[in-house]
Amino acid sequence: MTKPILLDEQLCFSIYQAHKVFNHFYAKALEPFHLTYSQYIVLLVLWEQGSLSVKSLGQEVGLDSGTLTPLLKRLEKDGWVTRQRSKEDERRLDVSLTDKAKQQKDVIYAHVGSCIDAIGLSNDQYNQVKSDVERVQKLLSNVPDTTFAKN
Amino acid sequence: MTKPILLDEQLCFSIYQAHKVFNHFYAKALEPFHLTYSQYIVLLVLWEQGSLSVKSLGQEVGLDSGTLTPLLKRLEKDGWVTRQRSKEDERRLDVSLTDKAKQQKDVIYAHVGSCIDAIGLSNDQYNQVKSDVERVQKLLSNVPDTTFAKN
DNA sequence: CTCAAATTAAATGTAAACAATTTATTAGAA
DNA sequence: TTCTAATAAATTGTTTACATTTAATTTGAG
Repeated sequence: MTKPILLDEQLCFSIYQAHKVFNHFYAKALEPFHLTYSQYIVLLVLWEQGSLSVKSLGQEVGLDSGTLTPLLKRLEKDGWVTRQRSKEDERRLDVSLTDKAKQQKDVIYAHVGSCIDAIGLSNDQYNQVKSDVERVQKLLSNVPDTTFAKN
Repeated sequence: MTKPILLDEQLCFSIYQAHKVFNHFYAKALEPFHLTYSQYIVLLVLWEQGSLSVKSLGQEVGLDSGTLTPLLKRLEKDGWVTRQRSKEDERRLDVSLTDKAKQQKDVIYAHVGSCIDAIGLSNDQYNQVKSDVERVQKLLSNVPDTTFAKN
């Protein structure tokens, strides 16, 4: 059966809306630290993995240099990261956390964690939705380009 | 139990990624018509409901005039909609479909529909994910602002 | 070794999204 | 009736996102 065309019945719209509500949620949660959601996930990766090149960082978060370069410049301006050319390969730019970022890690983790707990999702629900969404995402990624040819 | 802080284990990130893949999917599907996803959902609402004010349109799609005004100007420039002040209330701007938009409706429905079918989601899966995502979205919307206070 | 191909980041241009402010119009209380 | 409130859209400014192009550096084939 063909999928519905009514806006309210479309999965893409649910995900689009959920993304926006999540963005708003994180905007609120990160307000005390003057961080956006995108900036936060970049910091998350650096907290997890240490210094990375723009390229590697981009692979982790799914963003290219067109998005990351200005974002990282803002993070640098606000004292969260440093950016410097790699000695081994001058094409690379190494992004590292500042002391401020390292020190704030636990505070931010704790605050964001408590906000997430307040959503009121059980662990089972949380994991259920997450795996469902990931299945959709994988299916979407695998749709071949030939699908879109118009006859 | 506290929700995970590892990026890969976070629901927000799954939804963020799924949103981006959906955007790319619709960019491809709508390429023949030179429409973006946001423009498409605006047309969907107008196809469903006929002429609407910017305000009403915004309530349907969850966008404000700051986003809609330039988007609608582009749709007008490309010949999809007309924009004119309401006679009854000069504050309102009525957005209506052009003949071109009305004529293209079925072609666009058919093409997008066939692309969606190609994703390979069963109806059960589709509805399952959709209702899960909507539950999360509702829970997120209901998180009170006091949650975000930092002590 | 040399130079074309590949790689990396930055730059450019377009579109979205949203908060906050501004402008114009309308409605409603005094 | 008047003039303040509220409403609607547009404007301004910031950030994100991505495609495409550009610039610098490195690699590797010959």
